[in-house]
Amino acid sequence: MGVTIADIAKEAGVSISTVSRVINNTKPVSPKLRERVYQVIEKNHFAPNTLAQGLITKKTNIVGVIVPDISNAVFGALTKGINSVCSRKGYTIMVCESGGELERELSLLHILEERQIDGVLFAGVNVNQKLIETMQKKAYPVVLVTQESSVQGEVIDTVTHDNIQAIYDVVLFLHENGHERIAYLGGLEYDFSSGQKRLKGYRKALRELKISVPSSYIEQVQFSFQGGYEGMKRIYEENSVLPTAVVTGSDLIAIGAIQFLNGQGVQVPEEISVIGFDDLDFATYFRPELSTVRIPYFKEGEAAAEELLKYMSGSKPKASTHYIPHKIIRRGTVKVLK
Amino acid sequence: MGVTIADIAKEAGVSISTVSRVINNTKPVSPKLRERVYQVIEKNHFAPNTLAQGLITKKTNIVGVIVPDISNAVFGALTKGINSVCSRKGYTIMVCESGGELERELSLLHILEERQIDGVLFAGVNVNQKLIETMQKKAYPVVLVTQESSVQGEVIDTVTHDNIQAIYDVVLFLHENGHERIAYLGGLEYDFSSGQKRLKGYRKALRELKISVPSSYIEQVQFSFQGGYEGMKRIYEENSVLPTAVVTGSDLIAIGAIQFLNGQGVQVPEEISVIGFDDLDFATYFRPELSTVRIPYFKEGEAAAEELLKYMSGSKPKASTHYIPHKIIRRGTVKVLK
DNA sequence: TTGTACGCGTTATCAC
DNA sequence: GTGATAACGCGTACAA
Repeated sequence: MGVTIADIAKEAGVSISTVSRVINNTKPVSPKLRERVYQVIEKNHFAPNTLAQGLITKKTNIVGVIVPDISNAVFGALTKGINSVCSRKGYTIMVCESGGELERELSLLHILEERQIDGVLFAGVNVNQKLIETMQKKAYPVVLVTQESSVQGEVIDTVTHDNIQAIYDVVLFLHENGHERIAYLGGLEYDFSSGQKRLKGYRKALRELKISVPSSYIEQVQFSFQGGYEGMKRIYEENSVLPTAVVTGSDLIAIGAIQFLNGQGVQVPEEISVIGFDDLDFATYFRPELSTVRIPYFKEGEAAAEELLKYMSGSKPKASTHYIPHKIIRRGTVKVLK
Repeated sequence: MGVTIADIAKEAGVSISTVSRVINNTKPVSPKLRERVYQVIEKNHFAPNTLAQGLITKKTNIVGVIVPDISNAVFGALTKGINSVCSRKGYTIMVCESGGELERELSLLHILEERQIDGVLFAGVNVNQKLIETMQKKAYPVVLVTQESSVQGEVIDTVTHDNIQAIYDVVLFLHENGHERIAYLGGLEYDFSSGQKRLKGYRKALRELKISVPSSYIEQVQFSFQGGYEGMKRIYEENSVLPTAVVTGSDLIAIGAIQFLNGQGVQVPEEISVIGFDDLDFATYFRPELSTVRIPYFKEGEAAAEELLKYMSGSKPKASTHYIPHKIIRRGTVKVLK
């Protein structure tokens, strides 16, 4: 094992440069030599050592991907989209899991640097000043995906969706459908894009609609079924006047909330409407089917990868934020009030 | 950018060997020098080039992971488990998606070889002779995970669950609960472990129980909600005497089947019992909750990674198959007949 | 069109 | 305990 370019060269009776040339067809090689070299390569199952190549070319064709949770459906779709364009363009992805912890994120950024990867797609839960500075010191370009930086200004290239606008749109949508008492059941403050920003969109919409709600209409929970269940429980128990609609921060939260309500004998959407966020596959597996706002994570992954690749191929674009359009999907869990 | 070990050496006023030694602490270095070198490393944010390291040590600390579908929940959990032990032991994973296509699988095996990865965890959909031969020619060890080889004999190290036994157990479980007319709604034949073997377990159980069913009780479909829906539709339409229970090949198939039945006004489990496979998170999000057989994919990923790491550290174990225990989970979709 | 020789950044072997 | 120096496998000026 470990047949090298030199072995091939010797066996084919040519120089190593010639072998190199047929491998990368970087310079013309006569047909006969080319053919002879190919023969020997095939015969020996020769595979060029990309480490050695990378050492010289300063290019590994590896893209790092950092996500909080590998098994989360959102990041699954995102990673699939990323890999879709990366693999098509000859890149392999290196997937890392941060658990959403700052320390781990910093550490991974460092590990990927050591590995000489060509670029990083980073889904950071809270991209603060420290993280930004760290990334800017790195030799590789980074584009944020699905999450935005919590630092003021467009400090880093980003491909995501507009969390504020999305929830804003949802509230307006509910309002247009006759709802006034609208509660919010979203993610934790710690998650900048998916927690803070969505809540911001909710508040903004209510403000513009001149609707005011008790603080007990707002719950921030884990992005999970359990979180939705418990958050809904609290809203239910702490309010004598229940909301007619609940905006949630994810489909999982929505399902959990509905489950709690059903357990209390509260009908969805007859008595309370619930709307999700993400539009994961399973949103249509329930009855009634879940109304939600669709975030095209696969597309987002593709777009982010393309952005990064463009970035890597020299044309360093100024840091800007690209929003992939979302869409409200009306299904069965939102009732029209007159 | 691109500060090297030589830069550090010069600035610290030592030789590059000394720098190398403090980095890997492979040989004693006097405290003062060690400290001085650390200072310079910190100051310059030096990160050793792993390509150069790998070129010499013949070790990249990278583990390749090949799965059919990145965004599939099963492979998400599996990958998470794999990454869990890999990252703990200093390995980074390179995730590749094969789409379940043989050609792509072969190609990925080759790409990973070029990248000098230290080992591969392979979830192949149908690991045939050709694949086996290819893997045996590679310089790195491979362990099959979640899927078994379709070649006779234990030709390659494997960590998975016992698909035959699991479905066998399910049929017996249903039988113990009073069911006799048991249908099968599983995956396609093409998928060796999850398609063929599960069907085999079903047939084996029926044989031993001396139960015979019409061929219209057996449907092989895509591993999806849609597949389950349509397969159930066919079973429903093609049989005047319906089964009292349906064994399925996945939770998704089960949910699809239940959805179809509910649409026809058939109650689950009152009229027909349905049991899933996998025990994905969402199995408990439905009402009634889905009865199923739990396959601990996260654990399986961990076990496979540990097996591979052991393999890589020299002790080449003879090719054997390790089964992670499954467990039948009784919830709400299986009725007890007397 | 082809071959020679150097260098990529690191580890390992060998002297000191 | 420390420092030269030869690999590792490849790409690429440069020479032929």
